[in-house]
Amino acid sequence: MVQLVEERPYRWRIEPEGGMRVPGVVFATRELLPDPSEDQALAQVAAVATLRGIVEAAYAMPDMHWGYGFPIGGVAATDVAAGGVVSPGGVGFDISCGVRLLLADLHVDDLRPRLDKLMDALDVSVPRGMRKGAVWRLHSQAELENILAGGARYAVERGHGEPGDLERCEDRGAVADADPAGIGSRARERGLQQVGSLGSGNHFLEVEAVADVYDEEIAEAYGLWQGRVCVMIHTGSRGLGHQICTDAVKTMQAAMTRYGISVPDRQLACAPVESHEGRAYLAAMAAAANYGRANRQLLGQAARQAFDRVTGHGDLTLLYDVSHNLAKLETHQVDGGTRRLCVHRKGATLALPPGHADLPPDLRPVGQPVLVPGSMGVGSYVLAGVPGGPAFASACHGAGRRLSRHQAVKTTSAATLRAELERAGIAVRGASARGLTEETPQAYKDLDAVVEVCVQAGLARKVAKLAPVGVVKG
DNA sequence: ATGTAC
Repeated sequence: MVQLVEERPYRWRIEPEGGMRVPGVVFATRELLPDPSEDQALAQVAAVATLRGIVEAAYAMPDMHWGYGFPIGGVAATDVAAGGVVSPGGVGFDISCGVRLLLADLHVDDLRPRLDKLMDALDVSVPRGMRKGAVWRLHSQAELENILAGGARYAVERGHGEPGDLERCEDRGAVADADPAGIGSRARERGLQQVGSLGSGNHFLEVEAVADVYDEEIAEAYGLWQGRVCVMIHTGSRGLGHQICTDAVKTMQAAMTRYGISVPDRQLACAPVESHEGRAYLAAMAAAANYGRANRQLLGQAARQAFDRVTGHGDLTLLYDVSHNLAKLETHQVDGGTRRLCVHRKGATLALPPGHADLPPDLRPVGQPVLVPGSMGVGSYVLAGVPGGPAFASACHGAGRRLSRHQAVKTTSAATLRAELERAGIAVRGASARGLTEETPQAYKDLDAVVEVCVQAGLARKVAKLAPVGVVKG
């Protein structure tokens, strides 16, 4: 049983004990903490703190909940030079799952009369669900390799977007150190079929409108004016990333004894960053990251075409595209020294502070847009990275699941949910009954409360809230 | 999250 101490408001501590090398630090209010009788996420934070090379603390965001090995909402950094490990469970099965936000040159009042037509167009042009179909049909492994190496940049080179899009993508659309060589044939086969598809679960494409502005200066820099229509796309690397994770976990479980590594949970399988298995995973993960970015690039382009056909405003501007399931090699100050760290963010969004060199020049003065999708019908937040964040420049990634999918379907029905959304003026397209019910907002934490913790804990700044107008679900 | 199962 994990003992939690409230260090100060919005910040809880798990003292190191047993094999823990560092404390656990959880950003939350009492109400947002998981209930240990139903959700093992706090025990998972303590388990992550045992990993070789971990520095500072095993962190958890206020939207944390139980995941595979690591909690979702977890942030853990290991010191590469000190034999620090990389763990596929610290990234998650949906490698490079993330969010892209595009801005239309359109006020929501002017969209309303054509909303149904727009949603019908998106319904047709956004492949999703378990069934086959994707925007881009690949014919060869060579073509897939270009995506794995070039990400959104390759998609844009092939005409699926505008060069300016890349300035607003994390890593400018492509991670440099991707190497498809180590990716298995099964992952490749799955990847061939799904570039430009949404998937299912909590993935979605949502039409939204700016409803509240909290920080005028940053909102202006981001282009978020009251009533502005936006498109938020939440998806990842589909079956390809899933297969790469599955393969790497298996490989590392077999390799750990060779490196003298033992972990309290088999799902925490890991290998030193500087090992054959560690390097191979990071190279394959980077390739999946590029696949995920190309995927969102293609779906953004599909949205542009639908907007163009229906509203004549196809010129959607990309605000930002950022992953919330990724491990990155980054340089941070730890204990007064500069260290090269492998930072795992699983259900945690990168949140670069103002002035950071990785930001495009026009965003550098205000910090990185942090995109936080809420549950269905609740809307989303745009936050901004702040200086001196306490968890390696990370923030929350969403509302955070509170009930399991199984529990969620018992609370309501698809018909009820659909009626509630429509009564609230939100158009819904193409969700399976089961999928829709599993995503009921009752199954999620209170997004406003989660975001407030991020602000109060110094993780990010509130910029604007987006209200949902129409949702396309898998 | 996921051809919801090796």
